[in-house]
Amino acid sequence: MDQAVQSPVFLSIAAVERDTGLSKDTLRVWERRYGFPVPQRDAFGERIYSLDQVDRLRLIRRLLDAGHRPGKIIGLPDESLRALSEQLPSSLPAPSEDQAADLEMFMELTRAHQIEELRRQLGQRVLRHGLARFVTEVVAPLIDQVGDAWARGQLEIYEEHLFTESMQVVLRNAISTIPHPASRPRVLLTTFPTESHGMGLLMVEALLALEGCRCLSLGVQTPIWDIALATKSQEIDVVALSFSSVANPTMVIQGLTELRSKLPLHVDIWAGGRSQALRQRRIPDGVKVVTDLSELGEAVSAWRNRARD
Amino acid sequence: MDQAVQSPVFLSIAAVERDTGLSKDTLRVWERRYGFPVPQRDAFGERIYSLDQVDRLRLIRRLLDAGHRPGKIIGLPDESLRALSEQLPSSLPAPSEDQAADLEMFMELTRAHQIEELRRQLGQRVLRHGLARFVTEVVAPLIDQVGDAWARGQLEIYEEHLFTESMQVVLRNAISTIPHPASRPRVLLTTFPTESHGMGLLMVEALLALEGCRCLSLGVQTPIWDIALATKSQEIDVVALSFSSVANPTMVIQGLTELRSKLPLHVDIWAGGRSQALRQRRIPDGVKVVTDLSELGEAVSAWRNRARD
DNA sequence: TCAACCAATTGTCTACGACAAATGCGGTTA
DNA sequence: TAACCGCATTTGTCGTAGACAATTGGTTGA
Repeated sequence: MDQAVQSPVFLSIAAVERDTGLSKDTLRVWERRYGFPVPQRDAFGERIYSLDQVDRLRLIRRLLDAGHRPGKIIGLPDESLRALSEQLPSSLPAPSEDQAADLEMFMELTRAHQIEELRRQLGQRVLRHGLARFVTEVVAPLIDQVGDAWARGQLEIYEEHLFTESMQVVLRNAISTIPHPASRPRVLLTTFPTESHGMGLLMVEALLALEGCRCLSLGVQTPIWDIALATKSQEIDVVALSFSSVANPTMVIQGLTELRSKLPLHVDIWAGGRSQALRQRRIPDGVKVVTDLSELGEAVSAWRNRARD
Repeated sequence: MDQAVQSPVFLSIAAVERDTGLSKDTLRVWERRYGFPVPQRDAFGERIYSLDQVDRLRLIRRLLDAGHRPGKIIGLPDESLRALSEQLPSSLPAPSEDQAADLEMFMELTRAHQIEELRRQLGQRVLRHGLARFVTEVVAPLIDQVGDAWARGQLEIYEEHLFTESMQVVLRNAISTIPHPASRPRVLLTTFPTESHGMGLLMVEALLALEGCRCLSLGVQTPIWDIALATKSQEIDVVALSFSSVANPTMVIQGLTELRSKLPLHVDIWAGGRSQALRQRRIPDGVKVVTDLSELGEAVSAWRNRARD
């Protein structure tokens, strides 16, 4: 990248916040406590961070999301960090052998930027296996793998974007072919205001629509108060929320508590996604955590059984 | 909303930042300077904001986005604020009479939450008028109107979400029916990391695809560095960026400058959207501002003429 | 009429102390 | 051995207030 030299090699604290997702407060307090990152200062005495520091911060961020703790890892030398990221828990249920080869092919297409071909192949898989199996056996594992690859520095952010965009197109197309069921439960799909990842919603929408649920998606980033309003006006039975691994755990729990208190008790709240908060923390009463997409079917059945009484 | 009383009627400063988009720093400095908002304090001495204050902040935020200045309006009584929001510049080119009636119908469907019917009618318009006219004469004005209605408090946020989601579905469906052109320019579509609104990208993608351009969308929120990487690896001719009215003007200009310095000169940058920054500020050299969707066609022709030399 | 200047406005940055909430460790009990 | 409780440590966010760059709006001068 020859043109990099002529442009600012240093980023302001605001730019680092936007690129790493670490708040300015956090960046300053880390500097004070752990001695990293210690940025240079510009002519006005303001912090300027090098690209190396930002890269390191991104890596640290990923390790934190995976469950590591700041005090333990921030001081570590670069190699140790990289080593840790190699052996990330991954937590992914190991795919079967033939499936793995399949997934690898999609990853290859992404890395090679064969977007056309990627979409064609994905579309083909939908037709071959059906949408439900496509979602659980292709989309979900692929998303995890792409996230992993990015964390290990094997994939650029824009490559992840290309992949995500393609997947969205394929999924949305598939969803729009499902005949519109009128059946209950009526499910409202959305994310909290700080969560901007929407793939989870699409996967859930696909599976629920196939189960015959009437789905209504608000897209991402709906204020909690508005989730409550929408629930009332649309006579919603279940509010389904998605949380990515970057979600701030405190916000997740706070938000769920707040939402629960604003909704009538007969409205279910289902929370899913890769956020650590859903696994480790105390979930407020009246919130169902859907750990895996495969549980969605049971959840719907359970709801319908209860509704019949 | 009977269940509101039993839940926290006060919001923390973090929650207010989340719900209004005003940074904690800004909230504190406004309190110091203008005497609003002065929140109560909880048992720990931390700020807690009332729902009324948050509503007022949201309204102020909208007026700021429309070009008003904090010092002038923050002190104003509620009625004056509301009056101002009624006569928002609107800046929308007045639609023709028959068109206006048409738009009003869509707004009505949105307000009445007739989502099904809304999508059906929108889909019909696409077929009747063709995609290009649909985008310029229906989508664009509707988006503006919905934004306006929200600013005036005539539409809830979740209603805007419902509308946006429906529109996206219709647009994406329409786009996917366009045969994939192989022709140049190759256009990369995306937004900066702080911009999460993607409707603009869809409108542009539709129009450019119809013009026979090869479009590649990265979705929203791509780091600037990655836009540059993608441009190189995908042999992009034009980078098209969209900026909503909520975009921070300083960030817009900074980002455009940074991106321009990272891209080879033969790559065009086209910037569009409702952001004030694109109208009022000094745009860096080598960045083309596309004020209106109708200019896109000319822009493409101009590019092709230049490319032929 | 337009450019250049100056003054006022405004958001963001600085510093570091404080502390609640979350985590993990050690010890005790079933 | 496993499950529990309570205490110490860790960690992110909030508090204070001063400073100043960047932008805006109005005024002066050519």
